[in-house]
Amino acid sequence: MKGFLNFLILWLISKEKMTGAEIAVELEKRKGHKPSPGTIYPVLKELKDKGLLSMDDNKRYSLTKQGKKELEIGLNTFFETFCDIDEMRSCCKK
Amino acid sequence: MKGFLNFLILWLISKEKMTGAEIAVELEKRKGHKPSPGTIYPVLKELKDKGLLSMDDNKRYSLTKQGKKELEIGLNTFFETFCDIDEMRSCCKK
DNA sequence: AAGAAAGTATCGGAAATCCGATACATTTAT
DNA sequence: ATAAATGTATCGGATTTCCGATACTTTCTT
Repeated sequence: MKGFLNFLILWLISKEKMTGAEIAVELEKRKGHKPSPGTIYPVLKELKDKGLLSMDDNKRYSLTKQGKKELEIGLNTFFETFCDIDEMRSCCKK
Repeated sequence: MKGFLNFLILWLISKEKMTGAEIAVELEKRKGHKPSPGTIYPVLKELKDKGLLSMDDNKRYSLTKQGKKELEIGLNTFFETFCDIDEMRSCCKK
């Protein structure tokens, strides 16, 4: 997995097919900041070129088999990095 | 909060006082990659200059009051960004 | 006490990340 | 059917992030 955004986008798409615009809106909701077109589309292109994403007729992206595999790798390192995530949460919730 | 590494370092230090070297080792354990001196020390300096960290006589860093506040902000956006983290975990565990 | 080893710090530059401008395509509204 | 609005895509460049080299300091070994 390369970047933070790549990982997050893979995760979002794994939950449901999305267009670039939809992804941008969702990222704004979550992070509080909408990525510019110059950010989002190159990332999507990169992921597609790597064979992690495929696009349907309505320009909605979904994960390929390889994309799912890559996401799983990303999830693993994510939870290794944040191995104490429950502690983080309880620390946050007060 | 600025970068990913800054956030992670704040979190680590919040759990226990650490030196730069100790932080580097812990990051290697978690992410599988040890940051170089040229990465870790400038970050620590930046956080110290911003008043988020203080250093004791043994060069161990700990969070200042402001650092704790900043960490809390970071934790909040973290869990907003990964609002479906339980889903991520269950997806990972198979 | 002297040398070796490990830790700390800084610097310049490579690479990654992200943006705003621009152009083009598609959809929506009139 | 035309215009407006929205979405998609690309490009150049600004910024951020990170590294490896180097130098210095501190700690350990003998």
